[in-house]
Amino acid sequence: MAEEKRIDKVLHVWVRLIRAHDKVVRKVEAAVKAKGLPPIAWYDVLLELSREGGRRMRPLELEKELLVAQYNLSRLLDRMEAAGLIERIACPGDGRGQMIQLTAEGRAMQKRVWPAYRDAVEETLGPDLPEKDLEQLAKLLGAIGGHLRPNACD
Amino acid sequence: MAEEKRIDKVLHVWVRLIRAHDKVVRKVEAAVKAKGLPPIAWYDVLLELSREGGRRMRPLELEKELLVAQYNLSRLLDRMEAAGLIERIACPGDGRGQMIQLTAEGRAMQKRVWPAYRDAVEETLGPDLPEKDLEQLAKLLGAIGGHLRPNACD
DNA sequence: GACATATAGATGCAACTGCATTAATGTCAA
DNA sequence: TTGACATTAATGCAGTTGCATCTATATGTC
Repeated sequence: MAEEKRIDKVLHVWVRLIRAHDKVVRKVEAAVKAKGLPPIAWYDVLLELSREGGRRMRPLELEKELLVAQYNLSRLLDRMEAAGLIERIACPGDGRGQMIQLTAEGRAMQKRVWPAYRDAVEETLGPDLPEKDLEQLAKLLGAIGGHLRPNACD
Repeated sequence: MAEEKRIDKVLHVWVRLIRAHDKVVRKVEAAVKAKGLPPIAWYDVLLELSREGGRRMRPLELEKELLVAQYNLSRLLDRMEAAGLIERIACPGDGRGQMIQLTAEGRAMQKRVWPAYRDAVEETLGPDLPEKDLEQLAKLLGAIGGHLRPNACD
């Protein structure tokens, strides 16, 4: 049996990373959507704004935390504002800026999405891997993506 | 130090899978685009059509191999046809169907994209992981995504 | 103050995705 | 043959992304 070259191993990881991501994200998105809840990207914003007692945040802060491009965030906030989940407030001391704040509805939505989201991830990712492999996988993926603070809960 | 629960480990993997995927795909797409070459999704089609001596394929076949939705493939083929990379040929024996075939330009493009693509993946994914970890990672990701035939080359 | 420059955020445009539906053809049973 | 049903592919529409550009405000320099 031929020796597999390093480049082939790298490509192997590439292909499987794409496939695994595709499958997992699709399943989680579908599960959340099936309950009539908004997409993951919306949840990420809700979650970020819920941290530390729901303080106001500048779009720039959100951008950095969520790794979303400025123009995408701008329009995501448009849609979330239209849906009544967040408010844009003029930024005191900087006429260019704004503060983003959850509405009561937004806070409620975050609490409502969280269990659906958590369960979907658990059911999608949980069954395939024993606990030992989960740790190992997190470590290896971390080596690729760089380390970040863990996902938070309610 | 508190014991980390299984659910937290699962969420940990979820977050890192998303981050790692995001980083790697962005870098590879950017590298390929920087050379004026078409996106990865286009390359996947070119590659699939290049296999086995560039035989014609039905959109349905492509759909299954590439895991692309029917309506997305239909329009991707529109764009690739407009770009002169593929041809749609009426399907003998099935008036509903069609055969997709690479043009000479499409074949040339596949050969031109491949090295850029391979190098980009290598440079993005290679440096972070020793060979031993590559094998382990491929195995773990395979457990999530299901196994598939490896990515091919020129 | 007047100017150049930097920063925060929005927007026009094209590509792409998902969803629902449609049009055209094929298949099969009566 | 005909009519019900299945299959192949396209399409209208809305949401989302990337890119380039634009507007408005801030900041620093003279």
